[in-house]
Amino acid sequence: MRESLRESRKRELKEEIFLQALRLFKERGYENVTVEDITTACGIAKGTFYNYFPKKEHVLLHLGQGQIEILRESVARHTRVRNVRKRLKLIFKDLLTRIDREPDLLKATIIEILRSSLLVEEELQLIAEFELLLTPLFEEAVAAGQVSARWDPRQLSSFLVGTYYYALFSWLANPAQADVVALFHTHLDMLWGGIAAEGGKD
Amino acid sequence: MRESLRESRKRELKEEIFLQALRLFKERGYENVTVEDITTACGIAKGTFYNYFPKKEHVLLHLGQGQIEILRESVARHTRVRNVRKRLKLIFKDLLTRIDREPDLLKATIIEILRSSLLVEEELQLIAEFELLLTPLFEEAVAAGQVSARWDPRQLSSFLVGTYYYALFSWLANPAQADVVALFHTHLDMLWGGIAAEGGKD
DNA sequence: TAACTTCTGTGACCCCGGTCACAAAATGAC
DNA sequence: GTCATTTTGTGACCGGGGTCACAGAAGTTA
Repeated sequence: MRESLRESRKRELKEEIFLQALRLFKERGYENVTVEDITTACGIAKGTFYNYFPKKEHVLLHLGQGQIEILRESVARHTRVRNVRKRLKLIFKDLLTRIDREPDLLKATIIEILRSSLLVEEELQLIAEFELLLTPLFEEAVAAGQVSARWDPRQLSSFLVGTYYYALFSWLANPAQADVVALFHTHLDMLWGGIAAEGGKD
Repeated sequence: MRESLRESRKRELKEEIFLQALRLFKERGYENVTVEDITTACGIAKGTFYNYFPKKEHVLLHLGQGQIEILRESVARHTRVRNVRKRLKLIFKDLLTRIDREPDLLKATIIEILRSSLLVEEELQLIAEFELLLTPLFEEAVAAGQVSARWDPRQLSSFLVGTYYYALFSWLANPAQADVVALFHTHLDMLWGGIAAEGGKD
């Protein structure tokens, strides 16, 4: 069943809007680009934008969706690394190093991902998808005796995703710090080994 | 030096705007209340609002500022608890139980706190203040041998604040879960003791 | 090709956050 | 008190996100 003219145009136009929007966001910053700027750059009318993205911010969520794909591939690629802690470091390195050097765009994206997770009930729940993809890793780690059976793998996965976003967040809030990958590794080490002193009574 | 008529009115009017705004936000939700609704409720003109709050969202940040005061008091009140981990649990219980049951308002507030931390460079940095208030606790804990000297107290404080926000965030995103205090305690325990299995090789 | 249905494009329009030039009120000097 | 100065209040106005009734193109049927 071939793709009809309509269907192909639909895909292509959405992609075109997305690319033009990203280009403009990078050039001028998310807040300084109007929807009309985007549509003018595409040679279409303003209303058409809303046939493809329900809100301006959905361009950013679409961008975030791309990270989910990277995560999925990365999870699949590293299954042979038996040590789950090391595997997680490899996976998150994949995610974090692919972040291009557009901190302002990244800031706006993170804000929108967080906002949609809190305020929107719909299906586009990036964070939830993220957690779901990592849960099996923790199930495996618990089964292999690498991680304490004391905690629910879903909770572990959730906390790790929180740690990931927090590392990203801290780095964006204060880019003078060490690079993101190092920051995330530090946080992961804190979490893995615990922060209590050896032999501390509590 | 007595407070002039001007100064007292200024304080009172700001408080009035704040209270009316909160009342309306609780009734109808942040997004469904316009600045004009607020000023009408106060019997003033729209423009006057902006003499007291630079943006609509600053009402929420003002609300967040209240939490900083609670934190400050709570930190002072619990200094006699020598075990820092227990002390942290007491402090965060103070913070979390005082959250009134207005999840939608709280969601909007969290979003604005996060957004301002990322996007605004100005002084009103709630999260940074938060971290600053907790850093001495970790310095004390390291000095007392309760926490490993391996990590910088500022980094520990920062990570803990991240953990606090993430617990709040998870709970708001999925209120069906256990209550916030329990969730935060679980996360704090994960962080404190580490998630690695006892005797795990890594 | 004509007639009809369904999907896509359009831009005038509405709404609301935020601004600004000006008006009114408070303060201070005399 | 009067006048000059400073602070605060005002609402018309602007810009941009988002909507919607309609126009026109694509697809379908005969």
